[in-house]
Amino acid sequence: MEETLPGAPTDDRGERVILHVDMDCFYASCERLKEPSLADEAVVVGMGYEPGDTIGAVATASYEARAFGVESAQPISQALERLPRMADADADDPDAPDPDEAGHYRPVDMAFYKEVAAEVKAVLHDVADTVREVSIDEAYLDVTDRTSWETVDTGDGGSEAEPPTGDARTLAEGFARHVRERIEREAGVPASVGVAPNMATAKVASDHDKPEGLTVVPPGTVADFLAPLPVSDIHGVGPVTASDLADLGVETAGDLAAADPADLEARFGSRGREFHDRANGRDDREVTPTGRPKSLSRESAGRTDDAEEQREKVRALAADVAERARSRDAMYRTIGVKVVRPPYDVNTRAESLPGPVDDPDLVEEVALDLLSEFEGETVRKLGVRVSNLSFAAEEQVTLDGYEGASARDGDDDTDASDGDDAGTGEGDSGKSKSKSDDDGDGDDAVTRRTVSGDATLDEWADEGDADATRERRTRRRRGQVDLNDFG
DNA sequence: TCTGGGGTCCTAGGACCC
DNA sequence: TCTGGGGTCCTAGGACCC
Repeated sequence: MEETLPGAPTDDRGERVILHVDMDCFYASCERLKEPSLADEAVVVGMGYEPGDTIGAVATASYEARAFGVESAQPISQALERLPRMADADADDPDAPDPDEAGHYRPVDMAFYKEVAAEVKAVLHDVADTVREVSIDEAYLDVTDRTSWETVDTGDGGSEAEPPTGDARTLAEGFARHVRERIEREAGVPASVGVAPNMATAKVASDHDKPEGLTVVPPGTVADFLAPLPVSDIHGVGPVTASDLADLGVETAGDLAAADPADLEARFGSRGREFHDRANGRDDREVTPTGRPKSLSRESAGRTDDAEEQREKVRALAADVAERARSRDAMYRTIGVKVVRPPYDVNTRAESLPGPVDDPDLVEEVALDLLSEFEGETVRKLGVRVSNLSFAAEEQVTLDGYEGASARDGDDDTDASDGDDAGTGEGDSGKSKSKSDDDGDGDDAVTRRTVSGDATLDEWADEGDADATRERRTRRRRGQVDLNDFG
C-alpha cells in the first residue's frame, strides 16, 4: 500500500484509486436477461404498474425508450403517450401504433433484480477489499491496493516520465475495464464505471459516458474534468439547489469552484462548503463498507377518504414493515407514519419509545394512533416507517417469543443485498441507551409525551376517551420495555 | 405530467436538564 | 425575580438520490 511504485509520478503518491460502478438501466437490463428478445428494444419497467394498466411510474427505461422521451419517475400514463405499448401496436392496422415506435412495458420484479445484483456484487467483492453498495445498482470500490495511477507505456510516444493526461493509459483504467467486462460476463448485464482519486469525482465520471462507459479521471485532471459540467451533475445538487445557484450566476462546476466558499456557506449552510470542495475535486471521504439501514419503511399510493380503508391500509403496511424489520434482525425505537394529502401535502408523524422493540402489534397500534390525527381527511398515499434501529445480535425477548424465533430462523429473506460482509460493527448505541433508561427514565419519556403532547384543548375535549387510549398504550409499552430489560 | 417506493442527511425549533 | 449558556433528545419538514 505504501510501497512506492516504480515510475509512479511523485504527485500521485498517496492518491487513491476509487471506482464507481453504476449499472446501466439496471431493471431494464435484468428484464432483457429474462427475456433476451427484448435486446435492442425499448423497455420500460414500471412500479405500481401491472400489465395493461396506465397507473404507476417509470422505474427504469432502456436507452431506446429514453429516445422517445420516457424518463425515470414519469407517470406511466405519460410514458405511454410518448411510447405506446407494443401489445397495442399493429403494423397492418393504420389506427394502431407502429411497432417500430412502441415499447415493451414490464412490472418491477424485485426478487429477480436482487438475484442479478447478487452476482454483480460477487464480482465487486472479488475485485476490491472495500465495497460500498449505495443501492441495488450502484457501488463504490476502493482499489488503491489492487492497482495504481501508474501510466503504461502505450508504445506510441507516451512515456512513464510524462505526467498523466486525459489520454494517458493508467493501470487503473485497465483494471476498471476488467471489472466492467467481468460484470458483463458473469452477471450478464452492462455497467458503466468511473475512476478517479475520490468518490465524488468517480460518481460523476461513471455517469459521463453511459451506457457501457468507462471514464478515467487521473489525479491532477479532476478540476479540469469537472469545470465545464453543469452544477446539476454534481451529486447532491438537485433542481432546487441548481436554481438557487443559477440565481447567483453559478451554472457550471467551474463557476462553483471559483465562487467564494464563504458566500456559498452563507446561502447553503454546510452544504455550501461541500459543493465548493466537490467542484474543486476535493473529497476525502473514505469508502466505507455498506452499513446497516437506518430506517425501514413501506408506503403505498391510492386515494381514499374512507377512514376504515385508511386504517386497513396502515395495518397492512405496519405488518409489512415489522416483518421486514424482524427478518433483518432489526429492533426499532421510533415508529412513524406518512400521510400525503392532495394535492401533494406530505405530513409525517413519529413517536419514540423508551427502548428498542420488535413488536408488530405495537407498530400497528402506534401507527394507527398517529394516523388518527388525520381522521376525516382525504389521503393519496400512506406510509409506515420504523427508525432508530438497533441490531442486537443477541436474541431479544419479545412478547411473542417462540413465534418470533421460528419466523426468524426461516430466513426467507429474499434479499440478497443483505448478505454483505460489512462486518464493521457500527456501535449499537441503541442498546446502551435502552440500558441506561431502565425504569424511571423510560417511564418519564412516555409520561412526558402523554401529558405534554401537542394536542390542543379542543382535541382533548372532543377526544373523550383519548386519555384512556393513551394510557392503555403507555401501560403496554411499559410492559414491553420491562420485558426487554429482563432479556 | 399532478407525483411510485425506498432510502439518506440536514435543519430548525421545542422540551428538558444542568 | 426574569433569566445565562451549553448540551441532548425529539419531532417535522425538506432536498436529494436511485
